[in-house]
Amino acid sequence: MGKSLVSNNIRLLRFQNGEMTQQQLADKAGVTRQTIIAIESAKYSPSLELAFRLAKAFNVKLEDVFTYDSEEKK
Amino acid sequence: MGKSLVSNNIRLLRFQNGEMTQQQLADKAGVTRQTIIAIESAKYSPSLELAFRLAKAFNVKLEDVFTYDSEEKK
DNA sequence: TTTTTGTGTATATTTTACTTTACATAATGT
DNA sequence: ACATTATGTAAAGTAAAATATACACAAAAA
Repeated sequence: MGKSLVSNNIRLLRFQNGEMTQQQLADKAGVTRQTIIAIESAKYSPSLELAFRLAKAFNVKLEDVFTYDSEEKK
Repeated sequence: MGKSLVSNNIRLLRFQNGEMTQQQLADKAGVTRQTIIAIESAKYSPSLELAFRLAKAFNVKLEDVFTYDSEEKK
């Protein structure tokens, strides 16, 4: 059931941080560029650890990078 | 490269929330009790999605459940 | 004593995150 | 024209998260 309810603004944050490239972010977070691409395009959501590392790479809080679009009350 | 840098206070939160059992939390978060045990005892850290769902189960923010013990500056 | 409830351990399996490698393309620079 | 840089796609493999099932044990309840 269901599409991922987690969305992110990695792309925005990259460009807000001096046009940081995917490769630079990957290096900072300690993953490959493929992983950044997959997460940025929401192909899947990262592990909690990686989410924390990505937030740290931007010097922001985790919830400034990833948001949980919880189910709307009907 | 190392041990998980993510810690949690699920056990504390369970008991702060009316002695919520592992099974009740598992049901709320939509996972099995085994998963709760594994995460609570830090055998591994959850997916980002599950982390969000667990926070929601306690009605707190993700970072009130999980904290990232980032590397200490030497 | 027997049953139920909550917690813990163990192992096998499925699913998903992540890696690695390779190739494609548009944009920039020489 | 050629090289470089940044992004994207795809496929095959490894690693880790999550499930399912089973068994064990202590505490409380009947």
